[in-house]
Amino acid sequence: MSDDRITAPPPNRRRTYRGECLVARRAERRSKLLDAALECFGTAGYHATSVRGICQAAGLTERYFYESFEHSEALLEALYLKLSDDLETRILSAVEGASPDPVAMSHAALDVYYRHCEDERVARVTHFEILGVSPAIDHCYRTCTGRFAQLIARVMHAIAPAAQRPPQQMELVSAGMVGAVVQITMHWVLSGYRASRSEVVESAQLLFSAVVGHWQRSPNTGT
Amino acid sequence: MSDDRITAPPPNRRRTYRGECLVARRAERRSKLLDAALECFGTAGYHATSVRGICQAAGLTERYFYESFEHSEALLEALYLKLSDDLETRILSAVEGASPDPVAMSHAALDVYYRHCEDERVARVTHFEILGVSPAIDHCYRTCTGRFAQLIARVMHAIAPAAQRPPQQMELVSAGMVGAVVQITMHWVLSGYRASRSEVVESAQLLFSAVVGHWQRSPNTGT
DNA sequence: TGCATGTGACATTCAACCGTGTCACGATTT
DNA sequence: AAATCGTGACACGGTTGAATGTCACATGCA
Repeated sequence: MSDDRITAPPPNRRRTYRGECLVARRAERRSKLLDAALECFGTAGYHATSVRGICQAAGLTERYFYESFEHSEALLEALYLKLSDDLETRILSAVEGASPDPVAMSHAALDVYYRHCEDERVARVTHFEILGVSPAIDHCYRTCTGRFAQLIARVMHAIAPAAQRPPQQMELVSAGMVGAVVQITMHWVLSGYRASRSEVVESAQLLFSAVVGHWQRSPNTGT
Repeated sequence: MSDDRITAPPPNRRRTYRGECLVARRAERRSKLLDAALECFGTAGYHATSVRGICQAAGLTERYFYESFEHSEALLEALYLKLSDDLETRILSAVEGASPDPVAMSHAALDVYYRHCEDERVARVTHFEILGVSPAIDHCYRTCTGRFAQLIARVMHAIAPAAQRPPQQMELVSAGMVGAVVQITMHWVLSGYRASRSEVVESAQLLFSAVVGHWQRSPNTGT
């Protein structure tokens, strides 16, 4: 049974068209779709955007949408993951690049984060549109915020290694820190970016410093 | 201008039907719709719910939906405002009822809040479904979280009156505190309520204590 | 009892969107 | 040059849901 190509597009993976082979063209189209998704989801909103709208913005036809994504939701998820991964990478390198001073490290991380969120489309996709879509997307969101929470937990531990805490509490407090950072973003976005980035970074950092200081003072008891 | 009733249903405001007058029946139907909305929006999700679905759950026909609400979005907004108002009222009375000890006050407030969020439908509507729906709903959300942020600012000020801060920072930090509390809720919900309420309350309170303590220690400077 | 009004069940109209299909044209290979 | 493949424009059927309308029956009022 050589049924490899009955159903869909036959083999010619390396045939070129306008200078590029199949995989390159596919990747380019996929990338265009992600760009268009950022624009549409980030301005009109996910639920106000149709597949057609995405394709129009991408300058492609619907066929190529379904070539790369099963449905609109898959595109949203891919976009979200891309934005989150980019952010995480940049935060990690910023933290590593900063001087090994705790304040400098968290400042670098927060600065990268809020710089990231200065693009309103990015902020909207990753903080508004992503929520309440479906259980699958919820799970994806949870996983990503969880990663950031772990990152915060690591940084806090690096800053204040003495302050070991029960993991359950550590987890909740880290989630709370992520939430604080996230909510400050939402507030910032919904206010039309009234405050400057440095003010925002400072306010967020205040929370970090506060928690670290608190833990350093009261070594290991609840409340 | 007594234009209360120009367009649609003529006068008979006090004609009774099954024992109740028009306004009472309307109020009852509206209430049923809100209950149904909590159930549908809070389980299936806002975007997966149709007007028909709401009406079916409420045991009413679509006509009565449009009697009370212009569209689905208006119902969501009304539900959200109702839930938020209830919460705020209960928090205020809990805070006033608690002994004038700062820890007891914030504990009382947080306990009421997380008790409120123990109903997953409530938590989902007010923390997930409400986001990314429309600019109007965003504005509504912002207003409400802003109210809670102000409440926090007041409580923190009551706890640590010495720690006066520039209002801009106060606003952002309060937003951050709301965000922390909110995100802890989201984490809690998405984890299937793995932690107990008291653990959650404690973790949130830790953040409060940390910020208050931080401010008390370092009176009035940035970072 | 008769009549107006309230109500419930259901039909209807209209629009949007998804997913697929068709077809002609441009690019590439042989 | 001819055959094949990639692409773009657009049409089509199917589904869903919003919003309104119809009609028979129940309830209250004169």
